[in-house]
Amino acid sequence: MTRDVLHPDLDQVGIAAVLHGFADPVRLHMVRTMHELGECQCSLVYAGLGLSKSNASHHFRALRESGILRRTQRGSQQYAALRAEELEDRFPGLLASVLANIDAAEPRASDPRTT
Amino acid sequence: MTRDVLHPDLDQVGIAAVLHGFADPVRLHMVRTMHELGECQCSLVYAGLGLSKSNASHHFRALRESGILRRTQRGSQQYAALRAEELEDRFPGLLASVLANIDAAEPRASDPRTT
DNA sequence: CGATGAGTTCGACAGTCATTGAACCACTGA
DNA sequence: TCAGTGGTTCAATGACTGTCGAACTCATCG
Repeated sequence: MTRDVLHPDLDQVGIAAVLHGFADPVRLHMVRTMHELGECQCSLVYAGLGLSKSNASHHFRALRESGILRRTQRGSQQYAALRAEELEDRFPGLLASVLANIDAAEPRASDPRTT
Repeated sequence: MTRDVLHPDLDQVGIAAVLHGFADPVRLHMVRTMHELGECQCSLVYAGLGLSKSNASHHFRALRESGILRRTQRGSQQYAALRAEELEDRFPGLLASVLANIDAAEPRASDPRTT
């Protein structure tokens, strides 16, 4: 299609692959950011996380290829958005529980302010 | 404690680590098996999956160190059990959604026999 | 004691992954 | 047309991972 950017059919993606997509702190941050912002420009995501462009591109691809997000080109920029509904359809509850728990992501339970 | 088998406090485990623990087809199989069997002897798990002992031991350790299961020694055998309640406590919904979707694990949607 | 069964550990090997920096490409705006 | 911006690709590197087989530990049973 547009270039070689392929967005796999979620039916072709196993849960192991999706979990692998999520199983990285950087990508979890990206996921959270995109969940908060909705569809947004890629640079917004990685600029806010202090990622190098190439590294960000790498992780965007990982997320895309594991079916977690969709990229679209608008004008000269790339936009990215979680494939939330499709994921919910294929793996019910998974994205929700990941999103719900990202905030508990870091081993910070010794933090007393967790009220 | 017993040997150097450490079972991390789940509060010290980030969601990325847990997701990483789950993000492997072999380990997902093990998780499913243990979910079905409840606490069970390790050999039951890996014998049923055709894993070599050393490989199984490797994955058991991965699961244990990411807080997904607990091992106990009874007599001369090792038993393993999911830390289901603790996980639910720390990452609500996560284990449930993983378990619920393991059956959709393999990219087999194009399989016509899925009736 | 010796043998057996259950599991762990070790060394090795191949494959994957995250990260970086530089080069590159495509589009926009002057 | 030239410069700048947004993003991708490439090559390289170090780290980690999954798998295997062989050696090892440790408790139990004869």
